[in-house]
Amino acid sequence: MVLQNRLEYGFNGYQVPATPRASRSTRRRSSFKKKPEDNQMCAFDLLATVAGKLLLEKESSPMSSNMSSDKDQYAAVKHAVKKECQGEDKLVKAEACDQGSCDRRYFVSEPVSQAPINHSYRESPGPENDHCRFTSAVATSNCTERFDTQKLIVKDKLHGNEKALFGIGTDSCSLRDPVVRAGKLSGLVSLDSSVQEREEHVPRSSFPGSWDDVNFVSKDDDESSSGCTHPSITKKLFRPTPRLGDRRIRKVLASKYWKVAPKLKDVTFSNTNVDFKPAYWNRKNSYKRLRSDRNYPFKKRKFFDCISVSNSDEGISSECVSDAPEKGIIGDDFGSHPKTHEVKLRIKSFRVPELFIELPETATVGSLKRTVMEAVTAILGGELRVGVFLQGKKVRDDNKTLLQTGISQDNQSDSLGFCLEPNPSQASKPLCPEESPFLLPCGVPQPLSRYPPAPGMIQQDTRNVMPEPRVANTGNSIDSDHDSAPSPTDMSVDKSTTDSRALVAVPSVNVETLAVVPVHRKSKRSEVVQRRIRRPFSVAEVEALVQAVEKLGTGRWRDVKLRAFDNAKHRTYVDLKDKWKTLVHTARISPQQRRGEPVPQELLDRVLTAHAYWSQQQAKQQLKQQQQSENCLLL
DNA sequence: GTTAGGG
DNA sequence: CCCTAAC
Repeated sequence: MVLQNRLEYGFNGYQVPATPRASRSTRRRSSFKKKPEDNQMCAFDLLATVAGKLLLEKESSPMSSNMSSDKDQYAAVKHAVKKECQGEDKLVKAEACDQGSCDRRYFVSEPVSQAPINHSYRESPGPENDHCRFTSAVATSNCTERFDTQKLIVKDKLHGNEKALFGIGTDSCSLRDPVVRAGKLSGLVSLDSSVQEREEHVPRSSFPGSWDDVNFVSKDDDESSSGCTHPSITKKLFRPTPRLGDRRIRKVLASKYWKVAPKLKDVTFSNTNVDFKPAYWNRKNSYKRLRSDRNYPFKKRKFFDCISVSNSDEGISSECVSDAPEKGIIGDDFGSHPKTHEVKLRIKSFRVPELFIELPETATVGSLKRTVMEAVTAILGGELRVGVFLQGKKVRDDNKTLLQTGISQDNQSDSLGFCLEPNPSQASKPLCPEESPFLLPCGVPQPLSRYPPAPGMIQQDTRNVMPEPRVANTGNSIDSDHDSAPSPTDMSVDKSTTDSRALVAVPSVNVETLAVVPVHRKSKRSEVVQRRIRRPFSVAEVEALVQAVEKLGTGRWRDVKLRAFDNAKHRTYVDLKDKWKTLVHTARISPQQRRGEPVPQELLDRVLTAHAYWSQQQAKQQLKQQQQSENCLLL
């Protein structure tokens, strides 16, 4: 039989299945699991702790409860920070605003020799800026060794010193920041109760860079554009903790952190649909609960579902924005002008929404690349629309001409910007409460829950564009060593480093968007975030698959994988099995019904033959077993 | 962890 | 490609 088949199909012959998988466990298998991360106390935790203690003190001590003056508050904060820093003297600075005594920011820091630490935080306020809305704590990287500074360090190009800024604010923007929600910051936050009423305005300064990357005129280079055109802006790294304690563990889809309109009312996130836990939600409890719950992978779709975005804008199709946009963007219906001029837009790059990725320190660079790629492709592959900003304001009326909006007159400035946004049609689907294991228990008070979280607003100032990912497929080489997925080599990540901490600490690389959130608990869900991108099988892959199945038969997909696709990390044995399924189906249908890259008929024939053969074998095997069992029963 | 099959 | 049951 074997020989016959060899003659018939021109391959090495079928392999009678051996006793299946005797030493399966000893075989090498590709693993994408990430190891859990050590518990590390980060600045956030310190600040949260301080805040919590402050709150406690405030509640328990009558003295503290009368802590009405700024001085008292300041002293309390300072004291708490010092305590937390184990006696080390940290620089605690309070800045009160002019508007009212209610708003105050606290900086927790340690003097950095090269440069002043705090002022950058307030740099370049801009005309519309309203710093006084902040009640925040900021810590520089050196504040304490317990800070997870390595992961959050950001190069401050402007000053040449490294610093990590942890901002925990309660301004209208950061109130939506999960940091505020997830952390026990109520102490600090509660210092300013009035701020809770503010949620309608986001100071433009919170997004000083969001429209910077797309300009009318090309810039000399990225460096100059990011560093010099707005020298007053300092990169800040707001710890992008998702609202859920556990959810910050996972790789966060950037869709949650779109840089979007500066006006919050334009992007309202329906709180009731989102599984946010209150700021003080007990982490342990939540973890337990989440662990015990049956947690389905938090898929991209569901992710979007969680965020109810009510955006009145009609979607601007991305086709409208291209390198040769004259065709569609000419303002030609503005009658008062005798002659209309062509407006030429050069969009150097779109700002890819901020990405937050987590990897254990032990993760390889390759896995980082894959993770980044997954995140990027998830974004780019998702439903996107383009948002247009002019002078920091979102241009909402799609029917206005460029002339009317002033875009055409303003083409020498940086005031025009584009951004990518999630498509409301995708994002507005309400989430059924049953679908979310994260929904708050009904009885749990949610002091902050009325602030619509605005994930897109979290991004404060990422001036540097994330390097455009190479979406170009490198082909479906079965032997591709590093995953045939497009490799984000533009990340310029130091390949010699396998420590993921270094990846975010590399100052020369604009990877602050890759902030690695310190992880305390990882759930399984954290691994699977989005649907994998579709990667059609190439003919070569099909060939390899067919060959392997001819040899090994159906039903030994793991072996098929190891045999023919061992180096194609993106092809799981389930993929191969599925592909075989579709191949069989494809072979059975008429060629007219087939879609995609045509598979040579010869291969399809082999598929059918092999499938028939192995089906027969399976049947025979079953028959044998049946007979054997019957014999056993008879005896 | 693999396999099989429905979605 | 995802999900899940069954092993």
